[in-house]
Formats: sequence, structure tokens, C-alpha cells
Amino acid sequence: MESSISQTEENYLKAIYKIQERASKPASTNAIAAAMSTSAASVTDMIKRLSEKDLVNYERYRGVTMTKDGQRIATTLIRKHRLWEVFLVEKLDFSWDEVHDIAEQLEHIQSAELIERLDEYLEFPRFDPHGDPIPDADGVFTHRKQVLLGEMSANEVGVIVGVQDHTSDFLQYLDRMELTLGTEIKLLEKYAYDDSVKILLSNDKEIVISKKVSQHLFIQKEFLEK
Amino acid sequence: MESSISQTEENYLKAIYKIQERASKPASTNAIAAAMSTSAASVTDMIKRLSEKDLVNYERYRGVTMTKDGQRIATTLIRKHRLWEVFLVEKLDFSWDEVHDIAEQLEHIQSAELIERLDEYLEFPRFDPHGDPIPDADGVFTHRKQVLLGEMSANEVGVIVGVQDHTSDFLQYLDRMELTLGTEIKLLEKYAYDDSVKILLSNDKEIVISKKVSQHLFIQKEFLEK
DNA sequence: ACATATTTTTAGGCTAATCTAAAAATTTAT
DNA sequence: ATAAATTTTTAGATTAGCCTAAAAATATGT
Repeated sequence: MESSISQTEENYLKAIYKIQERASKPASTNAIAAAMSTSAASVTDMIKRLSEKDLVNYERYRGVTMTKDGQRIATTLIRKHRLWEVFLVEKLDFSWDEVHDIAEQLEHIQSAELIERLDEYLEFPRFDPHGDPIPDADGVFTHRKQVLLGEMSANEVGVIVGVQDHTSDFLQYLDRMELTLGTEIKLLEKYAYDDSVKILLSNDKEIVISKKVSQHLFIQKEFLEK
Repeated sequence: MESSISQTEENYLKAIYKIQERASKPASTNAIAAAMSTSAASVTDMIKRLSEKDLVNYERYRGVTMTKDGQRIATTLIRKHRLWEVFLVEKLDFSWDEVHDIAEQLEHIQSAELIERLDEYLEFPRFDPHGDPIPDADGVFTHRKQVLLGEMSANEVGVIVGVQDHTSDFLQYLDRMELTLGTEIKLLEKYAYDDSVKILLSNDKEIVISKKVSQHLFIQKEFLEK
């Protein structure tokens, strides 16, 4: 009897997974509370329940790490979320800044068959509309060599492949600047004064972007994409 | 401030709507309890809450009827359910006996924009894979003149346009018998002994079907479909 | 190292949705 | 029309998930 898991529990697992992705330390109660927009007390409550179900490892005052079972649930959620985002953008013509909230709901639909058929229908995409990798059915992510635009040097070239910041404001800014995924760029100059950079776009336009923007754009150097 | 409505509340409203569809009397507590597979006590509880929100009219011991607001929520759910069923069958290649449970979850996704875009993507279907009408965005159902096969007389012709029984067993039986939607049939003979009927299919096969089956198949007489 | 600040947990309560058992109202049958 | 059967409601509990306030544990700064 595989004890069923609630949407709320799923959301906690996803949050914990994402926190652990960056920090290799256990996820702290406060970090989880912040991610879930809830109180630390509620997090402690939930952690105990998840621990009871062996989805996380918990030692009080020591934070939580994920078990294999917990990780599997989290990566499946991420897989579903990102596949639905592809569907919304590719098939229903939503723009990349509109899909997050809907995918947040769709990711909780329970049907392994559904998600495998959706994957096939979408022709097995490996990245979502924001350039984030879509894990396969075993939870394995495609790895891609990428750097932040802000870390590149003058005269280096590359292709925009992802974003760090998923807010509507940022995505809409990128649309207006024609800095969409797949755009080839060349870094022309870095201005030490404010760390802004001048880049050349494939349409021959030259634009200057702020440090902040340059630190939120992932670039794949050269054009090795076969 | 439109007080939000839970999935559970939505499911109750849909159940009440479907009960009221057939009987013009108020829906009884027991009928709702049966439809929701829950206890009468739970239904009374929920009815009070729905009544508080003006989604149903409730007088104790007198059953419930729906308000305009309640009806709107119910028909929107039915619209979403049926559109998702079309999607699952037409795009993801599910068969008509596999889609109910998944659509039961998908119908609760909250986004008016999503459902309108889905409708467009599916090219505004007016019937779902079982032949049930899909209400428009205003909750209006397409009306179709149809009779049960069991109500037809010898030598009458028509097209299979819907089913009364949505169980997998029945739908799979129809698949095996090639009695799918759109099939043209001619009623050859009725056997008074057990009310079974012999019909002629478009592929020139003659088959005999039981009373039970004949009472679960909707037929549109002649071929007036433009 | 020890006082202070921070983080985490515990304690106690709330709400939505459920349950069972018992009471009340309504319907049916004689 | 009144007793019996049925339906519906009430009463009282339970669980998941949340809250605030207070207590306990850990971390930090001098």
C-alpha cells in the first residue's frame, strides 16, 4: 500500500529539492518556510509527516535532506511542470511569461501514462520554454555547458539558452529586446564602471545591457549545437 | 471578493447538477451522498456551506436546487471535462474508455484563458468522445435530436451519436462490436421475446445486440448532419 | 566563554472535510 | 391516523494543514 501523497506534500518536496539543488547542505526550516510562504512552525509539522513517509531525512534542528523516494517525486514533478510548459507555449500559443502558474497546477495531475504520451506528442523536448532541462522518466537531467553572460569576455560568441530569473518582468524585457532563446550573440565590450556589457545580436543590432540582466542570461559558447 | 471554491465543493456542485439534470425535483441528500460516495451527514454539512455561498438553495429536509452561480460553476466544469477528453483522445491518442479519470482531474485546473485556447486548438468541438455535448463558454449546450436504439422501429436508419453508459466495460464492448460513434446503422428486426434487436452496420455486417445495449446507445435518425 | 541573537520546535487552536451514532423530521403502509 | 420505515439532520470526533506565541536549541560576537 503506497500511502498517497497530497498536493501540498508534493509542493514541499519540490521546494526542498530546489533548495538542495543549490546548497549541498541540508535545507533549513526557514529556507523551506520562505520558499513555501508559510511559517517555520508549519514546516516543522510537514517535515515530520514527510519523514514519517520516508520522503526526507530529518533530524531536529539539523534541517532535512531528501531520500531517493522523495527525490523521485520531486523530479517527476519538475518533469511534468516543464513538459506542460512546452505544451502551453508550443501548442496553445501562450508566451513564456504566462505559463508558470498554469503548469504549477498541471504538474499535480496523476497519470504516468498521460505524461509519457504528452512527452511523445511534444516530440521529447529536452528543455522547457525557459531553457530549463526536462528530466527523463528516470529523473535524469540533460546536462548542458553554459555560462552566465556576465562571466563572458570580450569577443566571445554564443547562443542564449536559458534564464536565471523567471519573473514576467524579466521575460517581457527580454522579448522587447529580442533576447529570446536561440539568439546568437557576440560580447563586444564590458564596461568596468557599472559592469554593463555591449553585445551584438544576430540581426546586427548592438545593444547594451545592465549587469543585472547579464547575470540572469545563460549562454552556450560557440555554436556546437548539432 | 469572490470567495474561492475548493475542488471538493466543485465536485459536489457537478454531482448536484447532474442529479437535477434528470429529475426536475430538488436533489435529495441521499442521492448526492450516493453520487459522491460519502455519507448523508457529510452531504448535509457541505450543503450548508454551499448554501452559505449562494451556490445552492437549501431548505432542510427539502433537498437542494442550484442557483445561477452554482449552475455556472457546474457547466464550466462539464465544459472543461469534455474539452480535456477531446484533447486526450484526439491529440494524445487515448481511447474513449481511458479518459474519464484523467479529465476528472484536469477539469479543476483554474484558468479561463487556458480553456478558451484549448477549445480553439481543438477546433471548437461540440461533442466529446462519448458524444456528450460540450457547453459553450456561456454554459449553453448544443441540443441534438436523438433516440435510444431500443426506441427505434424496424427499418429505421440512423447514426450512433452517443452512449448512456460510460463504463469501460461497455465502451470496450462497443469497440469490439465496431459500434463506435459515427457508425451508420439500420434496425432490421426487434425480437419481442427478449427485446434484443438485429441491426445492419455500414460494413454490411448484421449483428444482434441485447436489450441492455440497445438502451444505452443514442441514435440520430436519418443522416441530417450537414 | 558567555550573553545575545537567531533558528527551530513545541504547545495549543483553528478550519474544511470527513466519519459514526443518535435524534428528529418526513414518508409510507396498514 | 398512527405506527413503522426511511430520510435527513445534529452531535461529537478525527485528520491535514495552517496559525501565533512561547520555549528550547543552536549560532554568533565580543
